[in-house]
Amino acid sequence: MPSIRIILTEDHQILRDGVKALIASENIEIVGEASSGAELWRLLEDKQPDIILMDISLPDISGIELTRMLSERFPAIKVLILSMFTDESFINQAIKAGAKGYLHKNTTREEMLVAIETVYSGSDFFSENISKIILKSYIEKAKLSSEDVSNPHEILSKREIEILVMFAEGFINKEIADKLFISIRTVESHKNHIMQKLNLKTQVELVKYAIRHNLINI
Amino acid sequence: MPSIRIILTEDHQILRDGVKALIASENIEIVGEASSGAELWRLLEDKQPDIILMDISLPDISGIELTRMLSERFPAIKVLILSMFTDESFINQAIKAGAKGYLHKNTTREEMLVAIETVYSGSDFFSENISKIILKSYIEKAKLSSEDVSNPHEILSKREIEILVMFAEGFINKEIADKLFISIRTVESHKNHIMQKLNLKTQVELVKYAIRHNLINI
DNA sequence: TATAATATAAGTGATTCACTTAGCGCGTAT
DNA sequence: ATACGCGCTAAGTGAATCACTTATATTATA
Repeated sequence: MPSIRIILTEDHQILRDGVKALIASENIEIVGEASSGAELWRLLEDKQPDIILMDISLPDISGIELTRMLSERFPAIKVLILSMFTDESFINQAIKAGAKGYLHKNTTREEMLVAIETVYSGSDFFSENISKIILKSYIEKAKLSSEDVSNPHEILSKREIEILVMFAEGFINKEIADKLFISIRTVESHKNHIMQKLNLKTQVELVKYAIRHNLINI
Repeated sequence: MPSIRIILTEDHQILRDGVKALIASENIEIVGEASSGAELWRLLEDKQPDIILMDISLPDISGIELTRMLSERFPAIKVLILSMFTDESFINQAIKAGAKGYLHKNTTREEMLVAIETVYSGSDFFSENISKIILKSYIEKAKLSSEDVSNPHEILSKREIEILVMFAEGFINKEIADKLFISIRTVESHKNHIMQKLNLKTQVELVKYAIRHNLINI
């Protein structure tokens, strides 16, 4: 069976050597090393690996931005982030950029091997501590979004909901008025009533309210 | 040390008996059983437990709605959902309603005991399979929101992002102008440029764009 | 039956929208 | 070195909308 071909992208020599020593085996082949985004790009002109082990802090470009570019140019290459950052926003950005996994730098050899094999097989891998961070963020976000316990359907009339939805979908007053065969004034009145009921001050808050309460799909 | 006092809320007698047999011990005391929301509410008039083990499917009211009501009326009582549903939306709703934990009905005695002690101690508990569901949903949502591959930070200037963020947070033009020490006209110009660049037609779309791209927390 | 909520509509002054033009600075390309 | 593009700033203008108020008829609800 062919070995898994990996390029390390990490600007510290000592770390590259460490990782190399840890994971090189008959199953895993380190086919290249890059200490910057530019260097990685040059390497990829010749050969594409199965997996890129990617640091986030690089001298010339963020590893996340690099991941985004890779996802476009070389979608077959799997990016496994190996970072000292554990902020949820980094993890989130990495996923968005197309990373297939995220490891903290205090990971173990065993976990790294599992991660490599997991992403090689096509699945996502997020280590246990990273998963916990994601979970925590998910729960916090859910709790936050429930701080406003109000149910729009209890507070607002059908007509008001109808108009709020159309407004939040992007229709302007005139369009709403035409579609509902009522006057622009009436549309304005409804919106004012809604804002009074919900104690909202701006149209922007109105849109966000509609989104928070799943009245529209964003 | 005092035992943990629990009320079971579950409409199937056989399940209640099973759970009771499984978890009753010197540390855990089942102080009541309810087969419906109404019954639970009557029980709570007399005594409040530390934890309510709550099914979602109840004859008169959803366990989630019941959880929401409990969070308001008896915020000290911890609700631990015990459900056969594993849909992410149920889990999400449960968290929003104030549940401190979520267990699938195929959980083990050991896991249930850990869950009970965890929520009793004040932390949240989500079993491994539930956590996996949350994780999967988180990753999918992150990936989805990146389908619109346009990256605002690539398209918009720093100043434009700054103004877009403030606008989407709910500040009106005047406030943005004052905070940034620029003219209202300039704020308007920036917003117009942004809308041109992003091919957006209304302010509502602008707000939604900011939300979709995580420029603001909704 | 009285009271509240709903749906409709309009007046008004302030504000914003949407579009256009324009000066200045900075970096890059020819 | 000059030209060009881009970012930040600013203003003019007519239309649209905001935010606030008042008003009427109808429908629920207590």
